[in-house]
Amino acid sequence: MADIRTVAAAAGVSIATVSRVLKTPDVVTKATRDKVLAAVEATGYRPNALASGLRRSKSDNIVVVVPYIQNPFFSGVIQGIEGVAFAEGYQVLLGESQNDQQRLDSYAAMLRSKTADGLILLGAALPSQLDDKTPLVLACEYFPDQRIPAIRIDNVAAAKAATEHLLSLGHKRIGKIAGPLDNQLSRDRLNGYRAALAESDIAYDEGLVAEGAFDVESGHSAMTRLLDLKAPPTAVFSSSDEMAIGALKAAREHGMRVPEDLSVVGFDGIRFADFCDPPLTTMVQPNVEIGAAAARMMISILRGGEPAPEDIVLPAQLLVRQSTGAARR
Amino acid sequence: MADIRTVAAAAGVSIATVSRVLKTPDVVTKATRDKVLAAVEATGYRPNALASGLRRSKSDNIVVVVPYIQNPFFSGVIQGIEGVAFAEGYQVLLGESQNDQQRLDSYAAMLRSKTADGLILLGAALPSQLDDKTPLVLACEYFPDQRIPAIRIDNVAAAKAATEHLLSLGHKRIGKIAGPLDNQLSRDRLNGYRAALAESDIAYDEGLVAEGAFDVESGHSAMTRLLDLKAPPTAVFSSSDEMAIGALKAAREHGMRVPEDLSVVGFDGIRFADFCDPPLTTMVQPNVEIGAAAARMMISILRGGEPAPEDIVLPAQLLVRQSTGAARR
DNA sequence: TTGTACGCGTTATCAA
DNA sequence: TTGATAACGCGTACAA
Repeated sequence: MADIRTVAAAAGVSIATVSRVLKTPDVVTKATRDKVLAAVEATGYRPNALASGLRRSKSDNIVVVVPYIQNPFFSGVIQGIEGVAFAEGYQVLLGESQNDQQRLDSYAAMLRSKTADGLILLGAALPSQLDDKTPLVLACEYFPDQRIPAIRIDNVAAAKAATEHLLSLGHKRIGKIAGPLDNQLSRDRLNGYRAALAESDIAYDEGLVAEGAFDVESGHSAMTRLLDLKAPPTAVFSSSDEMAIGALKAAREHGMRVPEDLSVVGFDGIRFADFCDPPLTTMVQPNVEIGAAAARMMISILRGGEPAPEDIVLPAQLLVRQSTGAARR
Repeated sequence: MADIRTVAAAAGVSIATVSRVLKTPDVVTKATRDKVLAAVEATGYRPNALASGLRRSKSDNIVVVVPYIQNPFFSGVIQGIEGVAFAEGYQVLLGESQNDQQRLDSYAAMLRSKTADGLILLGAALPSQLDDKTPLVLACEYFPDQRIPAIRIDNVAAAKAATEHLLSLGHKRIGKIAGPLDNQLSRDRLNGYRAALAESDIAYDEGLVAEGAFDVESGHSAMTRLLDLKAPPTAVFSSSDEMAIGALKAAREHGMRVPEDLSVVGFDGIRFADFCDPPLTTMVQPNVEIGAAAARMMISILRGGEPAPEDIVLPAQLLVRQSTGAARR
C-alpha cells in the first residue's frame, strides 16, 4: 500500500532519507531516524522487494532443487536450509526435479532471469548449461572432477564403518543394497563396503550386491532378490534407510526374523528408522546440519565471499539399534 | 546478461516489440515475431523477472507455510502444490512456521513487500494481521467462522468411517488418540469418532481419549497412557499415521500383539504406513491432490477469479491393512 | 547529514 | 502492427 513517498511525506524528509534509514541507518542522525521510523510504523510501510531487487540486481531468493519432495531424508536437509535462510533474510524457492533434466534446467534458469540468486542442488544431476561462476552449492552429492562446493559426509568411511559393524558381529556373508550407481555417493558407499570386506579378507561377491533407487519399494525388491539366492546373506547393508525398511518387509515375507536370521543396517538416520520393527541400526547423517551448512555457504558466496576451496565434510555416526545381531551361521 | 535492448537491436525492432513477442505474440506479425525470436535465441535473452514484476506488480511467487517441514503428510501436499505451480509458471516459496506466530507473520508479510503474490497455509494458525482481500488458501485445515477458501476432506465423516471399521470388527472399547484440540480438524475427527460410537449406542468415555501432537513421539506416549489404564481399549483410532506408528511401538513395549490384542487405525495414508509392522490400516487422504487443488485455487484467485464460495472437499478412503482385526474380548 | 535526480529492465499507453 | 516514452519503487552518485 504505502510506498516510500508516503513515508517521506509523513516524516517530512526526502525518499532518499527513508531509504537510508532502512538500509544504512548509521549515516542518518538519530533524530531524523526516529522520525522516519515512526512514519514507517504509522504507515505500515514495507519496501517493495521487486523494486529493491531490480535496483540491486538481487532477489534474495535461493532455489533449492530436490529430486523428490517426499523423500524424508531430503526434508531434513530442506529444513536446515530454510532455517538459515530465514535467519539471514533469504527466501527458499523449492523445486522438484523428479530426476528430469528439463525440470532441473528450468529451475536453474531462474538464476538468469534474476528470479533467484543462488542454487542449491540435492540430487546427483547438474544443469546442462553450467556457467562457471553461477552460485551453486551441492548438498550431499559431489563431483570429484568438478570444482563445485559441496557439503557432505565421508561416504566411503561411513559405509566402511557400517560394514565393519556387521563384520564385528561375525557376519561373513554380507549383502549390499546399493543406491543408483550413477551417483558418486552410491559408488562411494559401495566402495566403503568393499574396503571393509577386503580388510577382513572376505572376497567381494558381486552376486550379493543389488542396486536400488533409494526408496522403500526398490529396497523391498532388492532384498527379495538377495533372499532368493541359493546362499542368501546373513546380513545386509543398505545405502538408505528407506531401502532398509523395504528390506525389513521382504525379510518378514520370507519368514526371516530380524536380527536372528538376518541383520540389517540402514543409512541416513531418518526419523522413521526408530519406529520400524525392529528399530533400525543405521548410519546417521546430520541432514539438517548439512542443509544449514549449505545455506551458510551459499549466502557467504552471494555476499561476495569466495566459495570454499574444498568440500565441507560433516561427521556421520553409526546408531546401533535392534536390527543387527550376532551371526548364527 | 543480454537485456531487452540488445535483443531489440539485434532484431532491428523496438524494445516494445520484443516485449510483445514474448508476452502477447498474437499482436505481432509472424515475420517480425520470427525475427525477434531468432534474436532472443541468439543472445540467450531471459526477461528480468524483477523488472517485469515491478512493472506488473506481481512476483509470480506463492508462499507456502507449513508447521514442520519434516512432516511426511505435508510433504505430499507440498509436492502437489509444486507440480501445479511449476506447470502454471509460478514459484513456490517454502516457509516453516514451527508453530511460531512470528515466523508465520514474517512469511505472511511477504505479500505486502511483493515478495510473493499469494499465501497457502498448511497449519491451523492464521497470520495475526489478516487483510480481508489477501490471496489466501488453506490446505487441510479450515475455519468455519471465517471466509477463507479451503481444500480439505470431510474430517467428521472420515473419522466416523474409520471408527465404524473398528466397530464392525466387534470392538466396544475403542480408544482415541486425538490431534491437538485447538485444531478444528482434530475436533472434527474426535466428533466423527463420537458420532460413530453414539450410533452404536456406546457411551463416550473421556478416559479413553488421549491428546497428541500429530507426531510419532506424542502418539507413543498417548498410547502408553491408554495401555496403562485399568481397562485398556481393545482398539484405538489415531488422528494421524505418525501417532499410530508411535502407538504400534508402545503396544510392542507392552507386549501386546497387533492386531490380536489391539487393533490400530491411523489417519493420513503416509507412505511409511505400509511398511510398519503390521502394515497400518488407515484413512487415506489425497494429500498430493489437496496440494494441487490448493495451488489451482490460488492461481485462479491471482488471475482475477473469485475465490470459491465454498470449500473444496475431496474424498478420503479407508485402506484396510493388517493392523486391525476382530475383537477377542 | 540530507536532498535531487538518474537509472535499474520491464510493461503499457498513446501516436503514428 | 509498430515505435517512442512514461511509469513501476527503489538505491545511490553527486551536490548542497
